[in-house]
Amino acid sequence: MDARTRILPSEPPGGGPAIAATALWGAAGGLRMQLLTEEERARLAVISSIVRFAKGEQIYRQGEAADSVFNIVCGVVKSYRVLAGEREHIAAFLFPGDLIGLMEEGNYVNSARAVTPVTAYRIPAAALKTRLQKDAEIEFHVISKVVHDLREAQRHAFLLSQHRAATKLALFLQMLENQQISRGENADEIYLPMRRSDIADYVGISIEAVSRSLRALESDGILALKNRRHIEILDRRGLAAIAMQREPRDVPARRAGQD
Amino acid sequence: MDARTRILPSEPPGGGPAIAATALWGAAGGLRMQLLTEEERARLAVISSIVRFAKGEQIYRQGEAADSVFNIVCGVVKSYRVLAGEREHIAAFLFPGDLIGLMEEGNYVNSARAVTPVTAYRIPAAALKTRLQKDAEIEFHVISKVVHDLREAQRHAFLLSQHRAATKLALFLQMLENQQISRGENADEIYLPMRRSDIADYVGISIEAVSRSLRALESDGILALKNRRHIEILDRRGLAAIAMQREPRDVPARRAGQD
DNA sequence: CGGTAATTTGAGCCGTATCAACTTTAGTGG
DNA sequence: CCACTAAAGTTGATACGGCTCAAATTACCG
Repeated sequence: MDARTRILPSEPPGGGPAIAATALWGAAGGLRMQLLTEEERARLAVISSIVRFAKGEQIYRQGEAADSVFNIVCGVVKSYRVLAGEREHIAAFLFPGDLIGLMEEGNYVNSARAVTPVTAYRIPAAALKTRLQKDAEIEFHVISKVVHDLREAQRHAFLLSQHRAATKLALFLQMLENQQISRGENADEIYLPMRRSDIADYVGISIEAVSRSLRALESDGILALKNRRHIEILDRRGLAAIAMQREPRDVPARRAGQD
Repeated sequence: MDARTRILPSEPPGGGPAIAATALWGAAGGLRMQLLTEEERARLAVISSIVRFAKGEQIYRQGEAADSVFNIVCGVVKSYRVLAGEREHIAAFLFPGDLIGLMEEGNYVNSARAVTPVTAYRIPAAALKTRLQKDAEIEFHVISKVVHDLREAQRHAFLLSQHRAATKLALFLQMLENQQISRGENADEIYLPMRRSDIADYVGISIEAVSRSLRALESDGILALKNRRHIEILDRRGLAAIAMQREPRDVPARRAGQD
């Protein structure tokens, strides 16, 4: 491994793990903030090491002994469960500032794989546990992060409870856009680092339905598919309307002159 | 209201808040354990008060200022979001030992309503925050609980990602049974404190589909619907098979002589 | 022992999964 | 730089499950 570790401009090199989430208490206008102080990051840095994963590389598997938690520095990771019959259910896409390594009784609950090349801090679980039990400050920030992830998981469940493919995709795109914004990235277009099949496995529809629905949204003038990995939202009102749509026959009548 | 507070035998009266979850590290065979020591419960007791809610009573509403977190002592609560058009999405059913009051930037994320009569500890959020920031021990247990809830939310999302109504119901019943067992309750029959419409709103199908699928499972000899609120599982293997079923056309062939 | 809410049952339609063929993209080596 | 190949994505046809609407039935509360 090369000794030189290139980190994003927003990530001061050598600063140690960084955890980002929206606050529990103070209002920050929906922005994710850096939860750890420089000092806290330094305290975590002494027990962690930098690791890299190639695109598509497995990070850990469900059921394995969970010896580490990872803090993503750059790149995108998917957390998923393997189903009978080679398809999978994706529980979450994880981005810089996120923690991965959800465990239960000492074992990983999900599998994790790098969707893009990934750089991360690897934090041994035992050392982290010791650290947490002594350090109420960091611990409080970790609670904030886990609560943030809980809200995200509930939003994912809500997305999956929708029935129409276009509605699910609209919600998915809104989630991605909001996350991009809250990470302070450019929001002119939505970046889709994952494959269509990953999107399908996250929103709970077939690959074909993903393709068809995206095309339909494009021909309705709501999106522009610039290329496979980049989408521009042309009509945010229209996208929001589709995201709030319930069953087909519920909507058509009633509210007049809203379109 | 009667001044006498009847509490379940497993809950020592006046012991203070009690939080239950499966462990992150040590293996406990899937059993939920009491996370707080007597001393920790006492420390929380000084900042909390007992409250009661009637069946169907609203506990809080999404968007309201989140001034309290609740710890259920007995009864069942549903956490939900209201959708356009009077139906709702249920994010979770909560039982004794659970915490409710998920917040974001100072406001409740979901609404909460008592499904049965409920007794709970009400813990002011500000006091809890202060307590947590000083008390690394309790804080660690709260992390364990929130992580537990995160896993539950992911399981819910997985359930919702399934397409067949019978599969969703089978997973739902398995979840309820496992939770009953891990709470140490009788597992001969599954107790359904909620209405059919609540089940529908939790598993993401119509009320009619809930009814039909339960009846179908009954006529297949997998369940016995003893009455509206009690179900007995007659064939756990069969239920598990349905819970693992993917799309209809994936399964029919292959494995012979399994029925 | 009504009155009403909750649940069950029936009929028809619509959207999505599946299967299958085709097009485009990206990656590889000459 | 381009040809070649495999992977990824798109498009079309059909079948089936669940949703909606509608009505009957059952349980619950006073």
